[in-house]
Amino acid sequence: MPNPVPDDDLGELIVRAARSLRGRWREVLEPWDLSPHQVRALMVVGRTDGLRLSGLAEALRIAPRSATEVADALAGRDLVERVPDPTDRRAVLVRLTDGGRRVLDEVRTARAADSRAALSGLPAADRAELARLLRRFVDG
Amino acid sequence: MPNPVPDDDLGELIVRAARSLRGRWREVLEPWDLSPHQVRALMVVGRTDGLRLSGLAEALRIAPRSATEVADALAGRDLVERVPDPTDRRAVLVRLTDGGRRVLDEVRTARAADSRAALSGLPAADRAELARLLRRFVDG
DNA sequence: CCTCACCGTGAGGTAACCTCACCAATATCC
DNA sequence: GGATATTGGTGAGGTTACCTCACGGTGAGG
Repeated sequence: MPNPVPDDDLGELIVRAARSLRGRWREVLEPWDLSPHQVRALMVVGRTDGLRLSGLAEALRIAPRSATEVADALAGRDLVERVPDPTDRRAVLVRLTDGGRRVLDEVRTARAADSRAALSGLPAADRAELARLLRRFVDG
Repeated sequence: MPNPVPDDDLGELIVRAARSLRGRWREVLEPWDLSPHQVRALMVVGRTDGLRLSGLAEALRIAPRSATEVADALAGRDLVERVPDPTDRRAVLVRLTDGGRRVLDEVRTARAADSRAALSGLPAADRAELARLLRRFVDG
């Protein structure tokens, strides 16, 4: 707790805020026994239902070989399934199972609730302003 | 790049912004061949010159055993040195070497410059507001 | 059809964590 | 003033999430 915040580095502040959130999320996810990164992978898969392994790798910014392992882990728990790509017999599509979709919904809800709790110290107007500024940064 | 930002989750935005910065920093640090985490360790050691291994572990939120390895890696590159704690012969203090302090200064400067560049798309007033809001969040 | 690029995966490696067991040094209690 | 418990660091060995390299099957252009 004696962790003085540097005065001048806005980037440091952003990273610090994210670290605090990530720590909380790790706990929030415990009931599902999922890592933050697995949830991120589930969200990617859920976003564009039916995604190539190579597309997953690109979205997660990992090597194609590593996407195989991520898919293995998720498939081993019946959260996603591999289906052949009808347009290219080399490729494999990864797609949420029904269970995977259900888990993703639960987790997303729980995480959003926790975000709200973590940020509840800020007045609503400040939260909106924060969102506006951050959105401009990440989009721009 | 087709990575639609979810509309409602401010936490997600914060994490996304931090991810973008972290990615940049990893590149910025390449000339020194340091990982973001090593830099963080250097900053902790530099903040309270002369820190026990156990204190380092606590500050980095890792197991005590792992702090030994972090210190090993940094000491192996002559960025920090171990000195006996004069007040407790069990304990070991980790302290920046002269070279370590120089490297830390360089890295801090380079990283701050990169933060500024990354955030230069935002008007100065918005940056100030962002800093104010984030500081309130991380401090509160 | 022949070459060349691309898809996923087996094999094997690394970095950064972890737990458990241990020894030396200190603190505590009778 | 010991016996006992606790604390500080580290060796040994394991896990996780990445990586590169090599390979066989498939598709696409000359």
